[in-house]
Amino acid sequence: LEVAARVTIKTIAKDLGISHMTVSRALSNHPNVQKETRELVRNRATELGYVKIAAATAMRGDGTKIIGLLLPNIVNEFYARFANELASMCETFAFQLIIHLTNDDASTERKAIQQLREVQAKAVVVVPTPEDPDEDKAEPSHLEGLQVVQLIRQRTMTSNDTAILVEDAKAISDAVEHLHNKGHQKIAYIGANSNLSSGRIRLEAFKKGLEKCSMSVERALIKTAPPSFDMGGDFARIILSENQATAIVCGGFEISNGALHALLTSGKRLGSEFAFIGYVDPSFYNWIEGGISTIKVPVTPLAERTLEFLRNSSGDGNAEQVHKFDAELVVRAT
Amino acid sequence: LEVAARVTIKTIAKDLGISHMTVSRALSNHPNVQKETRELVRNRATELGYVKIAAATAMRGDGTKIIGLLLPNIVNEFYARFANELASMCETFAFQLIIHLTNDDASTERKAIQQLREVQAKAVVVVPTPEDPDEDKAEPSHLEGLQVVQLIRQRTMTSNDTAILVEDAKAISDAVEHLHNKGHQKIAYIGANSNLSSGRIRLEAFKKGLEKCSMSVERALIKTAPPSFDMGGDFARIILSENQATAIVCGGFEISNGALHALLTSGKRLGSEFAFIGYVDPSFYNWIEGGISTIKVPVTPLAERTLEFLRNSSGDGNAEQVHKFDAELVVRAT
DNA sequence: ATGAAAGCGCTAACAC
DNA sequence: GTGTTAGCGCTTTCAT
Repeated sequence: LEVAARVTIKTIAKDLGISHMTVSRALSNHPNVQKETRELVRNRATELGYVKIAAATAMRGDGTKIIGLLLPNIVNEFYARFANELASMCETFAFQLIIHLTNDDASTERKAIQQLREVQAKAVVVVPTPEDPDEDKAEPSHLEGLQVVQLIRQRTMTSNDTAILVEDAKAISDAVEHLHNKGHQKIAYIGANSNLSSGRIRLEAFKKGLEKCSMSVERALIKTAPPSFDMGGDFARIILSENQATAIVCGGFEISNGALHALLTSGKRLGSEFAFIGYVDPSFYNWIEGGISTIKVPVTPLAERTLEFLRNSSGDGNAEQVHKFDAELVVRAT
Repeated sequence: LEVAARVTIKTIAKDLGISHMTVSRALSNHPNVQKETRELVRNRATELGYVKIAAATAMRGDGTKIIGLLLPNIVNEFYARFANELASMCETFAFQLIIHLTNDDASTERKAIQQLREVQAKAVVVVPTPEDPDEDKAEPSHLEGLQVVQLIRQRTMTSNDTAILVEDAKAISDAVEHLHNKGHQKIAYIGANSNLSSGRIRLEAFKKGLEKCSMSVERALIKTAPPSFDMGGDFARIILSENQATAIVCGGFEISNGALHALLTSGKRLGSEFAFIGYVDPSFYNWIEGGISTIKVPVTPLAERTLEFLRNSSGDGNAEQVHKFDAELVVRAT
């Protein structure tokens, strides 16, 4: 059992009795190579199973094709769909997508970014972790010199970082108006607390919706906390038990699923007895209970804009930019 | 606006007036360094924002921490959950997980593997694409010398490749028995065709289930084709319209969702009028229609076994191994 | 059109 | 305990 040594351009060069430079040129389609030589080299290369070591070119400063993607998780259908679209596009451009799950933990995020710098990632797409108010913010995870796109949430990271955000204020406000028009007087809201920029914005939008309908803001109907499936379910059950609200609007993915689960298992009949408006549009929302109304977030445009950034991320002179894409209220049975 | 040159161990060495080797040793915790020197170096390194270029060590033959993961897609909740678990574990061991989506296309798979070899991935976890009977199988995508784990499906790829599979034959057969016991005489099956090893196995299991109940195999009740959401829905509708079967068993993820969707929108009431047994256990199956019965695939053990392989994949002397994990019939309302 | 030399950042193997 | 050298695989630069 003999271990075959790695096949490099020098191996091929020796094998063919020529200089390794000629091999290099032949393989990278440099014009200055005899046509026959080129053929010869290419054939021998595939025969020998030659693989061009990316590390070598990376070390010379030619960069990599590696893109980093930092997400809280990837089971959430929104993140999964975004990752899916982005990864598909990366396939087209021969980018390598390294996915790190931060679990919304700042320290995990830092480590992941560190590793991505070590492999010289071309750019990093990141859903920033929530700001921890207790944290020593003097250490902004040294990431100067990295191309960064912030997704969904925004936080000061680099001097100039691009952000790709969802503009959901109007859709949330629309949701409230819609419920009001259907006769609901007590509308509850479950959302993220103010540690998340998105949490603050969505709550404001909810209040603005109430205002538009000349409804008063009742603190008892507004539930905020760090977002999670369980938190959504807990609050939904509390709202049901308090028996005041006749409708719930959700301001977060996990929250929406948690609340929906609680409602489905509560015995209440969605639509007729109790109104529900979810967040993001998982495919099954359209199948069940005659269709779950929801605030739909545009995944494809987000992914496309992200890719566009990645393709242009060679020149690092991108000025700070913020791109927003509109969410949309989708009214269905509930 | 000046561009800071890259900080390397030599930068630090010059800065401190010492040899770059001492810096290297200090940073990699080599014992032969004065304690004070080590401190000095470490401090200066963080001050300067030093990043250890992974490409350099990789080129020396020290390997990488890169793991490749090839999946058909990542929106399917089974794949998403597997990726999520594996990625989480990778975070713990500082592995870098590169995800490639093959979309079940052989050529995409080949390109992805090629790229992973270029970055010298430590190992590759792959859900093999279906075998294309038309394809020239003389080109088994040269991947000798790569550590490969095959997931879910099995195909001859390397001389010795480990496979981590789901043993679902018993669960499928159980599903048939269960339906039979509940009085169903005409049980339909929708599954992948024989291009997929898993497709063949599952169909056999279905037939074995019928046999156990002394029911005859009726070709009209068995629908197979390349698996997809639409295919599942189409066949489900056909089965309903033919009006023979009183129950459906699904043998595939996408298929299950497609068929379920078709059923939910058909007006049939699941459970009472028509029995349905899905495949894989997406979280929402438990919420709706009083609970969708399903064949549950054990994600966590699969991921854990995979990680175990990855951790041991330094020594390449792993003999060919096949690990199987049992799927389980979960009986709920439908 | 082809070849030789140098160097990217790092560490094992030697000096000292 | 510290420094010097060499070399991983590749391409840019400068000969020829």
